[in-house]
Amino acid sequence: MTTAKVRTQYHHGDLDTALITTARKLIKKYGVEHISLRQVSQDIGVSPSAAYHYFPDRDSLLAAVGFSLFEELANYQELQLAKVSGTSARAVKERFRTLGRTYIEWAVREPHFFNLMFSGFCLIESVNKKEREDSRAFNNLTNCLDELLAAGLMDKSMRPFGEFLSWSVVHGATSLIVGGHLEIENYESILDGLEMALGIRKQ
Amino acid sequence: MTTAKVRTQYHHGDLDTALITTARKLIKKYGVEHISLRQVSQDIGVSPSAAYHYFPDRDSLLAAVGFSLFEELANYQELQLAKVSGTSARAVKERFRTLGRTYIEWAVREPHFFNLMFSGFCLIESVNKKEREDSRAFNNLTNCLDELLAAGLMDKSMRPFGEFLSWSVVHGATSLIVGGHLEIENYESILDGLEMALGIRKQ
DNA sequence: TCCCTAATCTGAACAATGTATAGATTTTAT
DNA sequence: ATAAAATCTATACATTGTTCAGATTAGGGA
Repeated sequence: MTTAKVRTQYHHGDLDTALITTARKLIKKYGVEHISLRQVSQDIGVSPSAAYHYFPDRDSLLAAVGFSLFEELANYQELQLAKVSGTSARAVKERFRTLGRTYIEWAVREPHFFNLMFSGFCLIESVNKKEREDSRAFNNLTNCLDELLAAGLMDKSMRPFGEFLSWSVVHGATSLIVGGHLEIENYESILDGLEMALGIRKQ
Repeated sequence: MTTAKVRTQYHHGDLDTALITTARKLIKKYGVEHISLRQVSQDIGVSPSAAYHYFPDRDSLLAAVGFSLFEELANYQELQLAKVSGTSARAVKERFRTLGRTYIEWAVREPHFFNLMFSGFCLIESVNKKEREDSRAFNNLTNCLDELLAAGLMDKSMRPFGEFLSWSVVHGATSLIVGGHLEIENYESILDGLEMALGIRKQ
């Protein structure tokens, strides 16, 4: 299945990143539980042991892929956020929606990625809370809630629950949908409920 | 590590359930990704191939364990619900809390179980929505919301979002906490936020 | 330019895993 | 009691993660 490339030089040159990008490619296709270090090595055209000069074990490679995916998600979110810039009430409210929508869009488009990110691989080394891999997306959420509050577009008394409640709703619904426990048709309605809950009035 | 029992008879007698309970025991201890069919067989004192007369493959055994865990969770929830029976406003509201609390208590006490339940193993055969493995817990939620509404203890306009919003919040927060992305200290506050969101007034 | 050291990769090996298949043992039904 | 069905074992195979000794190459100092 996996097309092994023929390498001409003994030294690969950039095996470090080749391992990550190839692992990413195979995870995307087959899911994290169905790929092996040997597959990745073979796909690159390198011996299985070569990987151990860059990662102590298989799980560390998967973790590295996972961490890069958090970056990708944040990038995607910020890209979509930029499309609804502006200070109008409509724009601010639309940005909040965008945060919820990009989350599930990302997860549904690449469920294997989503599973990897939240499957216990990506927490081993992230001891420092300040440098948590999900902090960028979290900061975007905080900013959006602050904007809503400043513009008088949400219930002030709900502001303290803003981040964790929103994140829990969005992550929970996404996780249940990706896991097959909830139909995706319900997602927009759940976002509606979240906005009502925060006192964000429609229109 | 695993103490292999010495079996005296050629036929085990109840290998079917022995496989499930032993797998359950090992999953509880080591997590689903760190147990093997061979370990389970050896722990029972049976040859590795014996399992294949009852389950087509390893994943099916794990799925069987997972399905039984949904039953266990529902049992635990109903046990705790019974402790706050009654029709007083306080009792009804306390039951809603109980549903959220039992969910995370269960997950935090046995994170390996929680991970198995929501890790893609437990959906292969559950085609029929009516017989979904999580329906019992879901029904308990529906009943509780109906009681809240009937007693005038929640915002009527939020009722349509009740089930999915509550489930998403509770599952999302639990999942993030078990995954290490969120501190457990935030959980009660998130439940507070959910209740405020549904218009369930404190006291 | 030559050589030496460090970096990088290979080859072979090992134990463990999931799974298939043929055959042994026991139960059940007639 | 005997034939058939159910249940379990033994053996085998390919694949996996991982280790380690050694081959190959790159880069820097003489």
